[in-house]
Amino acid sequence: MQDRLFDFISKYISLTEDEKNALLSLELFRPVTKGTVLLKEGQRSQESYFVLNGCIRIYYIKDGEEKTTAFYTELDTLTPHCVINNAPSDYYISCVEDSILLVSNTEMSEEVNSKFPKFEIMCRRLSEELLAKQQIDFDEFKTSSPEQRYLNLQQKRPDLIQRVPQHQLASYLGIKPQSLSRLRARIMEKSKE
Amino acid sequence: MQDRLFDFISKYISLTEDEKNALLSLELFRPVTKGTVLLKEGQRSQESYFVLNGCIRIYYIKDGEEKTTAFYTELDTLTPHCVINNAPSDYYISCVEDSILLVSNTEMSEEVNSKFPKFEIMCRRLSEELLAKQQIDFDEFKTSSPEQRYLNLQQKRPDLIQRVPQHQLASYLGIKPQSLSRLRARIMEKSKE
DNA sequence: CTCTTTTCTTAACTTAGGTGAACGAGTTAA
DNA sequence: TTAACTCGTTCACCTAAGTTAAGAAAAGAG
Repeated sequence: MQDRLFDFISKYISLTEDEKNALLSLELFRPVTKGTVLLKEGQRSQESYFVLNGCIRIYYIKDGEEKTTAFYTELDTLTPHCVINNAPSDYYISCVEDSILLVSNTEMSEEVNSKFPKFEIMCRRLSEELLAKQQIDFDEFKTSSPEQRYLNLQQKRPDLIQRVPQHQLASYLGIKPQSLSRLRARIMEKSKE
Repeated sequence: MQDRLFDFISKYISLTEDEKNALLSLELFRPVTKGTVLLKEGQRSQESYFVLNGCIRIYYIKDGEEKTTAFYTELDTLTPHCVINNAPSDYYISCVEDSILLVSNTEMSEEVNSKFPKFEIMCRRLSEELLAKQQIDFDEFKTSSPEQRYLNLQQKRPDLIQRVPQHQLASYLGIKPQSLSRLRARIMEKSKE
């Protein structure tokens, strides 16, 4: 499980054994069970998450309804908005499956960053990369119909469709669960021809 | 105009006069006229932009149609996806108005970052902040109807509605120009009552 | 295992965005 | 000045998503 972490880091910077050990002594591996709520609306958290295994999601409660807007799976990084802004959270984070997370808090990160400037570089590159990737995702969302978004998801993250409840997937695609059902039926119908 | 830049930077780090001068000697202020295309689909650019004045936009050409997905105005930063990934661009960037941009290339940035570690920190913080902010925007988009998105835009960036052509605004809101016209008429009708 | 709750699907009806076409206003070019 | 083009709007019609409701299937609790 640690190898998974170091493999990931090696895409951005190279680490010495000392640096690896320093990391291991600092960071915290946390196993969490399905349904665990990691962050609630209104809370001021300092925690960032790196998913080693499993799946977590962001959701809002708007007009009394859950609106899931993001899923994070293996090797995904999530630093909540409230951590960056040091403000109460607008959303919830919870576990879709039993998962193993790497949890770091702001204090810890700042300490590591100042001790090892390399990490600062990694964090910058990672953030820049995630920003650019998210921009592309957002653009695709804006320029596609719900049906195109679903077909796109089938291509890019086919696992999500299997492992995640349909009603959460629906709001992730920007539609209602009933519309997702209908849309799927429509696609099945077409492919039969 | 330089003050505008240093005021912005001061939100993230503090600079000495020497550092300011080093920046000024390196960076390039570039005035651009309305309609100038800064990046084309397929190109591999190394340039990032900081908008000192004016407005630039990202658009795709999909099925022969322009699809505008983002606007960048005063104090906004744009590092194109192709710069991060060192791959051909999927989209175009052009100037909506006569603008003054600060242009930096990757080589230049890396040099400054390695000479002044402070910049590395600034870039990380800025990227993290932009990532979190964009996440919120994306979430709002997903959980809103076109009409709600328009009303939301009226609140948050009222200037955009004035300074940008309606058909560009429409695709920015994820709809067709005709629908935006109708939607605006509908809102006017409601507010009359 | 049964009871309850959640999840998913289907159906009928409503609503709003997509489509194709037409028109007037404003701009540019010849 | 006229012709061509762009832009924004309106209209009629089509299509797909929203809404409300009901029922079946699956998951969870006791």
